[in-house]
Amino acid sequence: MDQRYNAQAVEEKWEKIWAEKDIFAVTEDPEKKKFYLLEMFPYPSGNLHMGHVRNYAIGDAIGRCLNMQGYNVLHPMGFDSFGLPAENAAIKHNTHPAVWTKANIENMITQLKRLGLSYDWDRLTETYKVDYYKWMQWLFIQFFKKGLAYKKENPVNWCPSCATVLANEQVVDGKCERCGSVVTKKNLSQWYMKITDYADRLLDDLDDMPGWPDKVKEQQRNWIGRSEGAEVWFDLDGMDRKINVFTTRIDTLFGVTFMVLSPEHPFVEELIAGQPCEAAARAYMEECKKMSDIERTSTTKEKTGVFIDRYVINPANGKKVPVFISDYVLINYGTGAVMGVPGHDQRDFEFATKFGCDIIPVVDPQDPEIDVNNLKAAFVAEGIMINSGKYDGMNNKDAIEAIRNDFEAKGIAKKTVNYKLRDWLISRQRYWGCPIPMVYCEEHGWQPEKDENLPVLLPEDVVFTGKGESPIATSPTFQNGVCPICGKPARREVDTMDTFMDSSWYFLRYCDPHNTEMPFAKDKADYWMNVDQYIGGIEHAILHLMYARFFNMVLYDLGMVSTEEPFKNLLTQGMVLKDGSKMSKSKGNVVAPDEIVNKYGADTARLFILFAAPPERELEWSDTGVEGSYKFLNRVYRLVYDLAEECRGIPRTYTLETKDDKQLAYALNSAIKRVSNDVSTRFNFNTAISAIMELVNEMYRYKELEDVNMGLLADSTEKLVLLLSPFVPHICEEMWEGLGHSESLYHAQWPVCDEKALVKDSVEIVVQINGKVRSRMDVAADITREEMEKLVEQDSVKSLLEGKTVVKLIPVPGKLLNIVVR
RNA sequence: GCGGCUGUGGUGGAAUUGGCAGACACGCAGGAUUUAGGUUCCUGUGGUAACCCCGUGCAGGUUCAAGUCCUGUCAGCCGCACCA
Repeated sequence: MDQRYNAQAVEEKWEKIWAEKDIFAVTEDPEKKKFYLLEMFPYPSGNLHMGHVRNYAIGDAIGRCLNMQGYNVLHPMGFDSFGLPAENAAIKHNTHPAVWTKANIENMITQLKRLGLSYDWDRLTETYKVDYYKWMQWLFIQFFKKGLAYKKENPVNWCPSCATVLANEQVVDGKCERCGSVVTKKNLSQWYMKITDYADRLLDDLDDMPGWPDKVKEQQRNWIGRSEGAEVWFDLDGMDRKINVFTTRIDTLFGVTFMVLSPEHPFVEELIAGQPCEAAARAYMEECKKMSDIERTSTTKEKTGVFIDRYVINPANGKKVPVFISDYVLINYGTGAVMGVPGHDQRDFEFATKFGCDIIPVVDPQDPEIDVNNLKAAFVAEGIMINSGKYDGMNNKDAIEAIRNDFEAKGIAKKTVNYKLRDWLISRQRYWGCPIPMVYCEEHGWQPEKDENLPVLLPEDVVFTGKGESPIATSPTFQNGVCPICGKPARREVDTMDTFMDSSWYFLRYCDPHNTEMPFAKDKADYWMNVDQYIGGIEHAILHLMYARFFNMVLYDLGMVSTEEPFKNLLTQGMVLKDGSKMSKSKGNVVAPDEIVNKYGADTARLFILFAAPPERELEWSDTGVEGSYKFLNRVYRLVYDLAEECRGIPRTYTLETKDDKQLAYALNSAIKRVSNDVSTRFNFNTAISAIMELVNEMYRYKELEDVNMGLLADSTEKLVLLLSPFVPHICEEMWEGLGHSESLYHAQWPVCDEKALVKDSVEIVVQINGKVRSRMDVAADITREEMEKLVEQDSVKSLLEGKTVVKLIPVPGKLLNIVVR
């Protein structure tokens, strides 16, 4: 231990020793309690940013602490390494995506190691490697065999700039999540995963996941968007045809005064053919097609539409009502047709006002302020049924069930559940992804590759165009497949998979990363799964976290894993901000981790990030704050350096003699208690660190005293180093060695709080009069309520009560005495 | 529009169960050390001249006691949004 703290030298020294001794390696050990700690693996962009450092510093603090507490901690790392940036870089620099990816990963591993993170590097998993994507393909085939992967032609989201399709989840405000281009629609035949089959389970499990933040659960609930209602059939007037609508408000059926079809509704062609409206309707449909989703779904836009010269019969009252087409009705939700109830739906109200349709109120608000026969807006709240035949007088909530049951019995309605969730589109017209292992045979249709033909390797003889079809199609040989059924030539699929497929099961591969026979062995997954603590950014609340749940659920149904939900506890860390906004190149407010590590060392960077804010909250970067963390480490280092020599060889058995001894022992043990609790259960590292700071302050005071108990001081010093080690491991190893230990503190035992040291002989209590602090006094720590009430008779208290009448005494032992006076 | 979160000194934040608001830091001020600056160590630091008093976005309420519970309201952030 040098006299001066040299972060660079200390950190390099210990990283080397950790690597040589391979101290972070773990295996299944049935004797120990396991803990699977997982941080979301990064995309290999080339460099770590502060968000990564925060994510991994949080994980590392938890992992190191639990490890010292005796848990068998699985803490792996990998790279989500397929994806578009590698392909774009390849086009730009005329190289291969693998070259770019590999170089980036190497650099990022160096950076990760430089932060001193406790990963079992032997489990490194990279999704672009053949030994990973082979099993990705194998898993895809299992999904296909179970009927959960299918190919279908559909209008899909197309990003003209990325030249590929996007999943619904990847379209944000009608724009491409990645590049911000306006997304257009295109009819393409694409592969889908049938996530909608799992909608109810994905939804219901959320109620039983206390370890997840409400925010994330709520976002997933909204995204799944389950809504219960009914389908109702309307007869088309004069035609032998019915139109089916979905409604959650069947109670308003008597108030239907028109019907609206989506312009894409399959009946529209037939209904307008030869009608006077045909030209106008076609023009309208053309216009809709041209509009982007953003324009079309703008809620502020005035309602538009065309009457198509047709009528339907309201099954409730036999009334004939007109049929329109309008773009406010979406083809991909419900049935693509809506019954218009202007009295009780605001959108219908606006439409009816514009097109002159009747407004018939059927739910009375029972509110003198609202004139039900002259509504200014749709009334959507609860009320009493009117104008609805035999249902009049009922509460409308009850009417929903009554009307549905009656019409169901007549065969013209049916209880239905609708979801906003769509099937997951996973085809991508790109090269740098996992090839979809399917072939198309003229006779047998789409068939999976035989297991022995896996992996379907990414071809090397391709041209990167960045346009249109998958670059894989430019390979002269790749498409020449063989039908596994008849052995005749079959055309191989040229699209690759969405990279969210890769990240939907990587946590399982970590359990058994070198398996060459299967994706992972069940017994190993059973030992480690599920993930006890998952840590990552909130931006994955819907996409990754729902896909991974779906995937794991299917694997559960296939008997490959034993837990239905993959992530028991989820921690979503806040963003790292600088000058009030997210660090970004365009704003020029980026602080590079390398910069900080080179100037102050990794320990300082880690300490600052953990100390400056609790993990879920946003973290404002502060240069002076970093400086402060560095100063604190120096302060600790000096303290330990000054004491190290004296501490060595001193027995740790001691008795607490003086008031100061007791005060230090109290500071020590309350720090142990608070750090243990804050790190492993609350994840409030900021308060854990402040507890350690208090201990350090107390130790500085204590060591200057005349009468110093060296056994106590040595014990405090040693425990201080252990407590601090999950946050700043390098400097702590150095100090630990300085205290005479030859083994790494990574496997040292976590300090245990001595509750006896926390028991005080006397405590200061507060004397309040009518709730305001008026005096303080020292009393025995184990004082009873009765004894506290007697304190009123003491002179010091009595003097406060002159001229007042005591009404009531509220004693709170150990805390305060409140005297209520008049 | 719907849903979620957040609002505390000059700043980041603390107060775990309703019980002394502002722990711990940053910053600032003063002192000691130093030729000086920096470092280090110590002291002070919500407002107010001040004890009283006032003070956790705002307005009410419950309670002996409210940052914490209830009602209403405002602001900011995030997500969803013509989802029938």
